[in-house]
Amino acid sequence: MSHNQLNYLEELHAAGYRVTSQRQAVLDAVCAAGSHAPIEKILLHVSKLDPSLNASTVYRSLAVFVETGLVVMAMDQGRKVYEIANTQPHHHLRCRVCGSMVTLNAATTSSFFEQLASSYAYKIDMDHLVIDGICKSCQ
Amino acid sequence: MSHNQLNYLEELHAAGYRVTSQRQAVLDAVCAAGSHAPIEKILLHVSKLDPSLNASTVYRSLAVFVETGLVVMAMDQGRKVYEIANTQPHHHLRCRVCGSMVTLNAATTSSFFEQLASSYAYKIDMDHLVIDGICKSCQ
DNA sequence: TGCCTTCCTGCAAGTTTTCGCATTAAGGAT
DNA sequence: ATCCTTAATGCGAAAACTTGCAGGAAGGCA
Repeated sequence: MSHNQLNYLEELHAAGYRVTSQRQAVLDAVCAAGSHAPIEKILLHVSKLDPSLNASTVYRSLAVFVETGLVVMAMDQGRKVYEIANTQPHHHLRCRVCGSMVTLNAATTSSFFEQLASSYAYKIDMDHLVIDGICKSCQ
Repeated sequence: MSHNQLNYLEELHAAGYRVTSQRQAVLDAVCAAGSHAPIEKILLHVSKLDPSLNASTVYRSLAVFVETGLVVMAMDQGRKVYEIANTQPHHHLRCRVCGSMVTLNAATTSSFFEQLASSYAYKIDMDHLVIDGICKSCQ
């Protein structure tokens, strides 16, 4: 979950966005909030780092980070969750009943994506898929 | 998009929910709104059917329908979209650039899901997946 | 360093979605 | 058909999220 902050901020800058103290704080908060963090968790961490930082700025910063690919947004049970973009995309199985999550083997998903890419002439660009199901113990 | 209303309402009842005129109107509106309908489209159709129907009732009805499986909710670009549950689940490829959507061949996805099911002892229960990518003409 | 342009932020207002509570009505039982 | 229990609705308020705008700061350039 930690991030090389300089590198990330350079990417921001390279994408034509300004590097501000607020954006740095939001990015730190996303890191601190861990994986699959819903907005309220991020807001909580932000307010620790800088209580004067306005919530609308947090929403706008997240939109910028998702736009530039620094942060990945996924949907978990109808809720948006955020996390720092890893070098490797990763995907999950989530149990509808108990909510537990399993991280999928990369080979399985990438062969599926490759198949889609060749069948449909699509360049698949999916960082973080959550597939619903029912786990063994809940079945 | 049409639905056998009686059948659907029986299912509601069987699940322990009451069948009300408001819920019938919301279900009709979901049908009328077509596939991948965002909430505002559903609200629009609802208000045509019954202008006095409160928006909070629409939200609550949709939650009940999703809960009972009468309606499928999916995420499209961070927005919730709804549609009447078909007998067959179906999945899409969506182009990040132009927004066009392709419906995936069922065989491709089901073999992927079967593989996941056997590898992880999960019962996959996914009605409506949207996979992002970039289509041929936008690449 | 200091200026200048333009983007970003905070604030306040607006919109969307959720929630609590009193009233109404569904549907089972008599 | 009527009563009774309790879930569902509508309303108002609150929470969550977005947007417009004026002031402030980032960062390019001299």
